[in-house]
Amino acid sequence: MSSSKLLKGSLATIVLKLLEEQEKMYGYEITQRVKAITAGEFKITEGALYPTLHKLEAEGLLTTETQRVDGRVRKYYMLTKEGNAAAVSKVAELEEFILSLQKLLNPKLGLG
Amino acid sequence: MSSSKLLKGSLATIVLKLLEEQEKMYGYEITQRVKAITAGEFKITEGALYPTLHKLEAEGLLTTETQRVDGRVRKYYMLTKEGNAAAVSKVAELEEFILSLQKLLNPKLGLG
DNA sequence: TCTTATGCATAAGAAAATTATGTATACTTG
DNA sequence: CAAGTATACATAATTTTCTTATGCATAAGA
Repeated sequence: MSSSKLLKGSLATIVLKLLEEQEKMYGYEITQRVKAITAGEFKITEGALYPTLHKLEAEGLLTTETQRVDGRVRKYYMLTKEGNAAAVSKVAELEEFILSLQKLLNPKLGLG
Repeated sequence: MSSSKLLKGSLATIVLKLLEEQEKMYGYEITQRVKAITAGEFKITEGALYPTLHKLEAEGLLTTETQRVDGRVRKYYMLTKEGNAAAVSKVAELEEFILSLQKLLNPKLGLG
């Protein structure tokens, strides 16, 4: 997430969410999808993405499947059962976070 | 911001925003205000807040004024002119970021 | 042929937290 | 009156999560 330099900590959640939408994705595809959805606002760097994918895999939230396409290797990632549960809870957590953030940024919403 | 462990990078913006709403605030007051506004969701730790305040001051975005109240010292922080400009731009940046994040989390909003 | 795109990966460093600790005063409660 | 909680600031060690840089490799386009 290079362009905005903001909000470290949301990348894993974004990855899980994308894999909830689409069963199988590979790293490069994720970077392009995010760029497309956010109209170029988020540019996920490889140095951030790959370690995140590896970590999620190590935690048992993702499994992988390697394919050779056009002479190039693609490593597809899929949610495990626990990964699916994690996706749901992490997305909910992030949405709650956004709501709290908006209360701070828009005080007219009032307390509580 | 201990409770949610999410989204590092928003603290400075939150501080600037609060000081835009209220001219003068001291550290402890900021922690309590944030807790109140977010209904306890965000708990700003001192280890995060004080270094952030010192950094913003070093950058010329805040000035300070120390007062003794009830035998205790309070260090009030205020926006400088540049701090005011920074508050505006940083809040706008964070709001844009949230919009992009929402596009990712709610794909029904569509691309672009 | 050289650049850009595709595709994965890791290492060094920076940024921004968490956690732990320290100091000090005031208030409350048993 | 002793102990715990609240108020108030500060810093150090560590961890997390990025950025930046680098490396390897294949394919497509200029």
